[in-house]
Amino acid sequence: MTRAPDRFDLESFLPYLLNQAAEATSRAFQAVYRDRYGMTRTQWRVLAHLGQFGAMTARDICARSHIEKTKVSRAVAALEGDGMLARAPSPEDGRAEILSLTARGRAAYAELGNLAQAHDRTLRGTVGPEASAKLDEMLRRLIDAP
Amino acid sequence: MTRAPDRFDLESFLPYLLNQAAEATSRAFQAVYRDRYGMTRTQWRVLAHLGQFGAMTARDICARSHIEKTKVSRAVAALEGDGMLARAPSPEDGRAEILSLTARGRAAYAELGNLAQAHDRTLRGTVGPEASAKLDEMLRRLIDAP
DNA sequence: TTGACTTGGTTGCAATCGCAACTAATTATT
DNA sequence: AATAATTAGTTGCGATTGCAACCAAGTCAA
Repeated sequence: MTRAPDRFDLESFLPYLLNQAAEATSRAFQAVYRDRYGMTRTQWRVLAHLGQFGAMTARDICARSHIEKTKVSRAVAALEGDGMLARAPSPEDGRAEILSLTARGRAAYAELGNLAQAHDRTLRGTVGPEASAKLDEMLRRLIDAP
Repeated sequence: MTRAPDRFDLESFLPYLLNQAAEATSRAFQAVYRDRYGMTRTQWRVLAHLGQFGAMTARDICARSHIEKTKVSRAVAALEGDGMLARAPSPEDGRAEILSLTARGRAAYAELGNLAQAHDRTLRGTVGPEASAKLDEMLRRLIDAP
């Protein structure tokens, strides 16, 4: 049985493993949104947030996704430039803007969402269906840790 | 009980979860090598590889770590500039260079390795000790997947 | 051998990132 | 009300990245 080594072991270092897994699983899908819509990863995520949860402010996206606000800001600008999303002034807060997808943005989300779901299924297939639920839970715990 | 949703769910999208977990777990440790040695993440990884596995060529590091060769090349240059590692011509291949840590590099590795190990232990503590072994296995499977 | 092809490693360049500084609007303090 | 402290979002800039092009050494094939 494998046990924790006495010396530091890079290849069992959790941040390292997670980075590699994240990189490996993201890269395949990256080609999809890059080739079809010229999007960056952050743009795809912002689109997905708005597509899934509906209109919200940039601040909300930051809070939900833990993406840096400058990244969100630039992704929003790019998506707006591509006609994927529109900004509306918030009636309650003069600083904030309500972001929502345009028809074009919704169409992109519909297509990419389906492809993403398919990708997710094959990934979960490689770890096994029961284990995959456990995996989610562990990842969430790490994300929400101190 | 939670089941797979019909519609695409960003927050259960594995690449997304993995990215967040990787980001969250890496960020805390990043402060360590950045503040103490002014290293980037890639530099730290290259150092760790050499520290753990001994002298090898840049090519070997790429193969082992799946880091892009240009990233490795630049990290090696930076580490060399900081006196952390030295290059020696390979006797077998005139193109390749054997990379090895200097005393200073080994000292840095010793310190950072210990701190990394401690960080890893607290991370694994948050997911539970038995689960953490399963986690490793799943991550490795995702990394090595097609 | 000579020339085509591969491979280890570096470099140029455009794009992206992270952080700090900034503007403008809101809230808190007195 | 006036001013200080926060907050939403943007921007400037240096550092990092990714990709393609490149150089030099090694391998292959005729």
